[in-house]
Amino acid sequence: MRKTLRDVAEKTGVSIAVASRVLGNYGSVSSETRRKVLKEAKSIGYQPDIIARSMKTRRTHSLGVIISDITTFFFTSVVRGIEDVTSQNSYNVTLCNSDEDADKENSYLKELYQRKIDGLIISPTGENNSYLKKLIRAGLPVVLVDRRVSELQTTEVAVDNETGAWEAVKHLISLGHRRIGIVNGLSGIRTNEERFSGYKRALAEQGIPFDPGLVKYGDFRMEKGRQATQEFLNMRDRPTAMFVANEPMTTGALLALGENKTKIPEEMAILGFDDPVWAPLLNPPLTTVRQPSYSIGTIAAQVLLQKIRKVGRGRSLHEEIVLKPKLMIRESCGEETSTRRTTD
Amino acid sequence: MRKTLRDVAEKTGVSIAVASRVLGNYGSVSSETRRKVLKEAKSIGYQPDIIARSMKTRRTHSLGVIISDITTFFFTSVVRGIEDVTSQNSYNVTLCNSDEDADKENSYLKELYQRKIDGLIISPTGENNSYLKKLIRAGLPVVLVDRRVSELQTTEVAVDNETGAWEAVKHLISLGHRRIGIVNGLSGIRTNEERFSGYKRALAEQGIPFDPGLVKYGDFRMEKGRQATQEFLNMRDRPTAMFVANEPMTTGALLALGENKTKIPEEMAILGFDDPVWAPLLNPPLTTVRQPSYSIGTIAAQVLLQKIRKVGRGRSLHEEIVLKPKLMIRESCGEETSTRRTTD
DNA sequence: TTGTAGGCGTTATCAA
DNA sequence: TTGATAACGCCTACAA
Repeated sequence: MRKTLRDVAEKTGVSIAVASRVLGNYGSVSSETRRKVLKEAKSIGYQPDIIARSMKTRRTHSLGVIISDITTFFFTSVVRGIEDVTSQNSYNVTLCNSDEDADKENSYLKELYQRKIDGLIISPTGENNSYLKKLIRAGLPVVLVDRRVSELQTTEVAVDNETGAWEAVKHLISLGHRRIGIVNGLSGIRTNEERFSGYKRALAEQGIPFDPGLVKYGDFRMEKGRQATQEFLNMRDRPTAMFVANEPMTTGALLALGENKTKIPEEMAILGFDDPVWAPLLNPPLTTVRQPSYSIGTIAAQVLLQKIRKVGRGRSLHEEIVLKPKLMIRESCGEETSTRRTTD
Repeated sequence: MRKTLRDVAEKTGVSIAVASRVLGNYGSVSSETRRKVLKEAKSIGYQPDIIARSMKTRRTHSLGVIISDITTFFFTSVVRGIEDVTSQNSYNVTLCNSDEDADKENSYLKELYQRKIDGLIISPTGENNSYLKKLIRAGLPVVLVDRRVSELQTTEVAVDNETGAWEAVKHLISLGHRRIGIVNGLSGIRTNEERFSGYKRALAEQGIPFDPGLVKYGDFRMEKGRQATQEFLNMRDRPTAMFVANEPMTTGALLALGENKTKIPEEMAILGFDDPVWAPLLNPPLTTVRQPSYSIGTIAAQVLLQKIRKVGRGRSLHEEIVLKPKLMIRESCGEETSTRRTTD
């Protein structure tokens, strides 16, 4: 049988209120009774019932985390960051995978809200934010990670995607590439639009005309990366380099390149967004745009805990925390000195 | 303001009890009142308070998951499997990383228990199981993943590690390798001992004497894999092949091999336990022992849900579910036909 | 310093 | 079919 405060109180011969005070460490009790209660609690193995406590205090000390898929390098690492800071602050984390599905997202949202989480970290799918918006307005502390949604009045933590992509493509151009393909992620998601726009800006600045034939629309998943790459390879006038908008699609692209025995970077240069541990292991090592994913997690969690502490006082405001991505130049895009064949 | 049952009841003009029945979908109510209550509940946006419900029903519909580190390919994939089945059954998952630290594990255990989780999936650290044992005896439904602990009276889901390692090393031997190094994981953990024993059995069966100089003791983490590999490379009489007991250490090993520009497999063959997505992307593609990690997760979750449903009736028994690992032969160990230099 | 008692939002028993 | 009412375990005025 589970022990309750009542058990402790009875055994010690005091009231429940007194027992509650010493175990909850508040109010005033004589040091003598305190000692006795503590001793008895320990001896019968009393453990507070957090559910019952939450009922009274209206705080659960638990947070919801909704991401698209824990299976991708980026989110794994974000979640690890979150968990590290929450565990230090004795909050715990309920993990949910939305798979980019707005319905799934909404049903998790509802579930978490009913469970009275104290706060939420989410990488929203982007379609149909109305429920999320409602929760924010209702006062639920929320932090967005990876994806900005400007109409949401809350804090977002993400990398400067536009600059990241821009630097990447500029790098490609500096190595002599002119026909540069892009494998986009899910359109409609700001993160992706930003990366796309960085790509276009880099081209424009270098006077390279934008060619719609060089853009493939993916979905952030591996399979689409593979397909898109296969399509590039099948073109009569194929790109000499490709920029891929995230890690799973980059994996797919590399798979396709491997299947076609395409030489990297001679026959196709490749640069991926996200820098998984295995990037340096490839041959040639993969050039990438690194996001400080672990930090995105820790920062998001810290910010969320702050918001939770001052909940009630003041409206939630739109606020952006933007981190810098870093171009990790390795060898998958070719050498500075190499000359590129041009097609005209 | 949050709406409660009471609000619904008042607005509808019925008692709380009736409202509870229709919203909780039990007991009997006339279809007329049911309709009215439902309508009213919807119109004011009533959502049940799961905390309050748990308080009464003594079930939280939430599960704890404790693994060493979500950041490793194996556990990421296990967790994804778990989450997929739990979400279908409207259970949710609290994720905890123990980092192989028994204290951290125990404090999570305590925390989860206080939160009254309905069940637990854990990959235990191995030292100091007494608290976990106590929880199992107290009736908490528990399923062990990846790691067997025979003295715990509960279900375990894991791969046949001994056979996996045995096949791996046999493969190495069949390719002509005689000096085969091993990078072990944390000693004391059954999973690791099993892999080690498979290694030794393969050697013994082929009449190759066991050489303690060829075994390195790691900790399942990347850095130790790198160190161990460096040490192998520094030996005057270095192994021609190495078997690495998990994915992060394999990553470390590959890093070290890369830093030393060691040719794979000519100068060093390598075979790793765990088959991350990127294994086929390497050059040469990495030969591995694949564990059905996603299935380990789904099975563990299914078994746990079953146990939860029949909690109370019957003691928890020790039960093992063992899955088959699969040798994924690629090219990092050399060719069938190659001859190996021997050192004697 | 201590104890009494009400309430958090549900569920569930028992009469009506 | 309905409605009071008592829990669930804890916190917290308020009174003693």
